[in-house]
Formats: sequence, structure tokens, C-alpha cells
Amino acid sequence: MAQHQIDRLDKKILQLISQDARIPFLEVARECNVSGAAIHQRIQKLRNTGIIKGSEFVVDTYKVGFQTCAYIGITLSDIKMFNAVVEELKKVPEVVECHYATGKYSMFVKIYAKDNRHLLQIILEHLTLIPGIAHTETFQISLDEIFRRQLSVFEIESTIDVIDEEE
Amino acid sequence: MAQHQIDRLDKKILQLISQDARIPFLEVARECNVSGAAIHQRIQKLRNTGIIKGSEFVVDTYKVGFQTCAYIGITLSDIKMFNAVVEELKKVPEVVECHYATGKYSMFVKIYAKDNRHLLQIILEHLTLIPGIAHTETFQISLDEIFRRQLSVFEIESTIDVIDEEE
DNA sequence: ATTGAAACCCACTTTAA
DNA sequence: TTAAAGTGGGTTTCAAT
Repeated sequence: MAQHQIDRLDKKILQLISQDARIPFLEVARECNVSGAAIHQRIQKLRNTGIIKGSEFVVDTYKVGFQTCAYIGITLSDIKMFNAVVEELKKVPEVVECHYATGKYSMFVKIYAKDNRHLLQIILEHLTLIPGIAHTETFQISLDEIFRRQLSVFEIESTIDVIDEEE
Repeated sequence: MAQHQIDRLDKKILQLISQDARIPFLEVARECNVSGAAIHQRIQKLRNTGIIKGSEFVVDTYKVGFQTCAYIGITLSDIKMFNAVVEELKKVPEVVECHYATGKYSMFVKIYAKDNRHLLQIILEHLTLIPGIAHTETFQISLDEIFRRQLSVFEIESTIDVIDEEE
């Protein structure tokens, strides 16, 4: 566990690259009035500390045929089954997020499906059959998402505890 | 509305670039045994049709000080307030996703907060004060997410209806 | 719709401060 | 921690198929 300072430059970099992963680092450098090497090193450090987890192209799931999305609260019959349930959930490709929850449900997952029939099929033929899952409640989301964005860097604390993953 | 064919090459490209937005297109080209120009044009087309929405670096929200995440189901007092409520939600930076829902709730949002106190503060001092929001129910997610991934391209249909956005 | 070549631009490393 | 310079490689365009 190490203390890591995130300064104004880091925030500016994060803001620029979190909106467009393909932006040339030299363009970031110009916007920040520093050298390309400086940006390169900052980004390397943000990667090493794990603050940057990776980068991805965002595919429009709606346009590729997945018109239905649902969040599902899962109640486990036995919390000791947690890890085993996670492994089974990973095998269901339509499950794209999996969270540990406190409160009413033990877990919370996000699922994409082509339509309602497909969603029901995934729940009945896959989720409810997983040993350890006692009960599910489905919160269905229809149509395209209204908006989605990354957390603004301006909300980020300046001093951050990180587990240092530098080699 | 146009019909758009997504073939094996498109899927392979999407698979590679959706995991790592910084992968050199020439490397994608080598993996696919086609020229760099072909990859360039395919990706351009996927962008124009809106199948690719963009690219982003993924920031570890937990590491930057947001240890709490919650999904919140929102009941509206009047569905006609929907758009106005969306505009107000956009002004709350901790709200990172907003969905239209069917069933128990009218809307479903995702929120990041620093801790429980912060979460409660956002709900009480921002969300419940928005005109049109009648009731909220919070499903709290704690700790880091267990897993998160993009929808596998292998689940994608081959024939896709898209609204063509080419200029 | 795909290619190869050309021109331009960028990423990354090393150097030095 | 930063900046400057060099090289190898990537991006992008274009004519041609």
C-alpha cells in the first residue's frame, strides 16, 4: 500500500484519454504544454499503479442486436458458495458485470439479452440452475441507455492509496 | 435505417480492439492476415455506422477514492417529467449511468460515491430533491467490482439494423 | 472492398540536465 | 522529474485492382 499523489497534470491527462483512448499522446502533450516524454511517463506510472486499468473501444450493444438489458439481484443460499457462483457466472457470456452487494442481495449482475425471451431464457436456463443461487430478482432496462459516462476526474481526490504494482 | 452486414473480419477486429483500444492497427492487420489499410477502412466504417461508439481508457474508480457504488431504482411522480429528470441527473457528476426501465421502477441509475456517508448525501441532497422523482430505492454495491467485461463479439448477430450516420 | 507504397506523424528510448 | 533528439514503426491516403 503506497500513497500516490495525483496532480493537476494527471487529472488533465486522465480527462483527455478517458474520453478518447486513441488520442495521440503528443496531442495530449500539446494541450498540457509539456513534452511528449512527460505524458508518456505519466501514463506509464498511472498504468503501473493500476489507476489506469486498460483501454477499450466501446461497442453499441443496442446496434449489434442486444436491445434488452437487465440488472439482476441475486440471493445466495450459502455465502460460502460465493466464489463458485462467480465462476459459473463468468461462463455465461451475456453477464457483463458482477458485483458483491450488501443489503437485500448478495450479488448484483448486469446482463445483455437480445429480447425479453432471450433474457428469460438466460435467467431460467442458466442463472437459476447455478448451485448456490437461491433467488433472483430482475430489474429490466429497455431500449438504449439514456446516458453513460466515466466518473469525472474533477471528483477525484488528490491523495490516493494504491497498492503499488510496479515491477 | 439500413441493413448492415457484420462479417468474420469485423468480429475479429472488434474482439481485438474492444479489449485494448491502443493496439496498433497494423498488429490487428497481421493477426487478421489483411493489409493495414483494410483494417483502417473497416474501423472507419464501424465508426460511421455507430457500431463503435468511441474508445476510452478505463480508470479504476476504487483506486481513485470511490469505494462505494450503488444502483438506484427511481419511481417518478409523473412520467412526463422523464426528460427533465434526466437533465437534472446529468448535473450530478457521480451519476455515471442512466437507464429507462420497465416494471417496478421508471429509471435505473448507477452512482459512484466515496463512502456511505457520501452516497447518502448524494441521494438526500441531490436525487430526492429533483422535481419529478417520487421515490428511490438503493441497491448498494460495496468493494471493487468482481468482474466487468464487454459483450463478447461471438454473441453478436451477423445482420444488423443500423441507422446510417455516414455523412 | 482490398492492396502496396509513399508521406507524414507518432511512440518510445536514450541522453542529459 | 523533466526536456530534447533520434529511430523505428504506425497511421493515413491514394491509385490501382
